[in-house]
Amino acid sequence: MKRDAKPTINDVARLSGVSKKTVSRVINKSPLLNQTTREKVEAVIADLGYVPNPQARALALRRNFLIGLIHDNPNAQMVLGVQEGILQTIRDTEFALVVRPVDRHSPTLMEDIRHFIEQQRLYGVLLLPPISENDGLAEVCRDLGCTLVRMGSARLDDDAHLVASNDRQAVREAVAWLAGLGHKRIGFIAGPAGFRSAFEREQGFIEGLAEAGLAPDAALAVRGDYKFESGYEAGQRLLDASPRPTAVFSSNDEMAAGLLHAARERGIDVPTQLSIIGFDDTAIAAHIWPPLTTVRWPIVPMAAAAAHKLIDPEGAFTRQSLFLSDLVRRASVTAPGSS
Amino acid sequence: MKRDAKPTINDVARLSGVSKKTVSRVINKSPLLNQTTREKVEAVIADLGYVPNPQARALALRRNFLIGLIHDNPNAQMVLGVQEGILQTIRDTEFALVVRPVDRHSPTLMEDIRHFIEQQRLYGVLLLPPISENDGLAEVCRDLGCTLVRMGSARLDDDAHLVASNDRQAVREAVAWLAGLGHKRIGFIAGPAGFRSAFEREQGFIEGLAEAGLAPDAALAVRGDYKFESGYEAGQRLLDASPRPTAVFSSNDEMAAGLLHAARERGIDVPTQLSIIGFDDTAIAAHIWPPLTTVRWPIVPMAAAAAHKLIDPEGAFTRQSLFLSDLVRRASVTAPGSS
DNA sequence: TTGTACGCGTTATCAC
DNA sequence: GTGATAACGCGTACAA
Repeated sequence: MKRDAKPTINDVARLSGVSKKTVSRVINKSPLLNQTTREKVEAVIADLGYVPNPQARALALRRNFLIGLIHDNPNAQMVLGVQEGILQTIRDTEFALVVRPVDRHSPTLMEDIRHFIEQQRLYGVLLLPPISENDGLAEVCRDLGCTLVRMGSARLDDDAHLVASNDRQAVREAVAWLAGLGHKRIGFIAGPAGFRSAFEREQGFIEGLAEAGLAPDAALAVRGDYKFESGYEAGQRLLDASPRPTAVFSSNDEMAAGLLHAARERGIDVPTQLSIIGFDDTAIAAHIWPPLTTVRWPIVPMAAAAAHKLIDPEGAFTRQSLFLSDLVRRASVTAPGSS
Repeated sequence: MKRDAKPTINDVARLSGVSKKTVSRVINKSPLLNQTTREKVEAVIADLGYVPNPQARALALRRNFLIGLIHDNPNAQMVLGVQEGILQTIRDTEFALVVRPVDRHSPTLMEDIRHFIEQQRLYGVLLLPPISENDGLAEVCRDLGCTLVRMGSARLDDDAHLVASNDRQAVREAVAWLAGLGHKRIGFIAGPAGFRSAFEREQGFIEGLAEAGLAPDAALAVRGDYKFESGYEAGQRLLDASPRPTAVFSSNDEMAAGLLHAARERGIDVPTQLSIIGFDDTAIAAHIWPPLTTVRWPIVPMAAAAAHKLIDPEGAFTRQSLFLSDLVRRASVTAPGSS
């Protein structure tokens, strides 16, 4: 009972006494088919355990059923969430997911990606931030006749080629919440210049302050690079300010963890003396002490939507493009002076 | 200059005035070829930017150049590290990496995976723990004529089909180190029963104690499930023990973080009153306070080696199978009573 | 509604 | 060394 030789469409055709075109019609669910013929063929297919060969299909159709995930260096959880979302969509389809981590700073980045897409004849690619912000890259993909969907934190592209989180609004709401709790001196740790997400979060912060009627204070805004260390260093500066901020919004969780560390070293209690909000809801957020209030964007549904746009370009415009993030409220925030 | 129609082997053959079989020989580096012919063809290939179509190749060769990564739900960083390692190996080859997250508890797991392998005609698959421990699954893969390499924390298979970390030895050494620092009462948080990694780490702990001449104490060993919460609960039990352990080895970082949390709640200082060692060196480890001493296994090189075994079954036996882990020493450990 | 003949881009066979 | 020609498994004109 070895399946050394997998059954082909010809086997199915022969055993069911029809032509292979008919079998092909059954497989592709052609509407104009005699019901009894269809059932007969389907029975043989089930009996043989026949599975169409995607390579042959790809060859004949001149397009492949692989969708590529190209990403640089966002956090691991995000990449995995994206993979899960894509898989939810392509499960039970003939598509498969092929991944390609790249180095944003590689001088051969463009060539690498072009080669990857050409070589694998990808059906479509999903670009993750931050490289999704690279318009030149997007052009390369399109040039290659490869559908493209970008994930990002702002409207990087038209709705058919984009799935975005509304970072700006999320931060605005977070700041509004802090202000509503009574915080008047709210610090900010920005992400690295050049990242769209960093920019959006910064704008959201500024807008949030304005809406709350609070004046921005240059002494309470420090730029980091999304890494723990930079959050720690930002903490040194922010916590030296006088008067000290009673709350700080950090543009991501890692920097928030660094800030928390700096606060602890100075004996500043979180949250009673300092409230902290992060962004991303990475694994760290829930596992530090106190657990970090943070903004969580719905990665899995976003990726699932992106994959839909990828495999069904027709319906791409009608699918949801903009996703709102939730504020996950944990113990790192309280009203000021609530010791 | 649109590349709507990608150049095929026929174009190359025509333009260089040879047959396509000759071009094929050039591509496949056949040794019996006139040097001048080869150069001529290579020039045309470069000029045209010709890239062989992997689908056609796959069809003709009756095997695909996709290697599958099947994993359940280990931590995100591990999966990503594995992906990076595989990519290091297959970069500049014609292979691509296709990923498949699965649910270990799904009743259709076997069928799903069988279908995945058959449908994509995978060249080989890499199984990650914990599903790599499932021998039935391995059999399915082999049945399908698909090369298989398993990653794990013990010798699950023969060297040609295995890449493993030596968890047992790593834990033994960690315990030896604690004992060397003067710890006599060392607690243990085990991983969930049924996981090979949990078993190996537990054995390592027991052996380590024995080597240090310490007697195992049932009151100081608690079983968790690799999650934060269970570490916290284990902490409640361990820290109620009297006398209290002066050090605890946790079978992974998340549980160690939970333990740390429990210690903090009771006002037990880490590391002066309690030393903690974790396992895995996840992102959490470096970002909690105090930074966690932990065991790091070389995921990326392991995955790279695994990929080599996959794409070159001939050389599989000669490649390294067993990898040793490092103890990453951070602030969560000190000698007992060193307040 | 179903079948025939051919093409998709590559490799393998076996001649020359 | 090199080149016709036939696979590989499936889809599509076009015909029946």
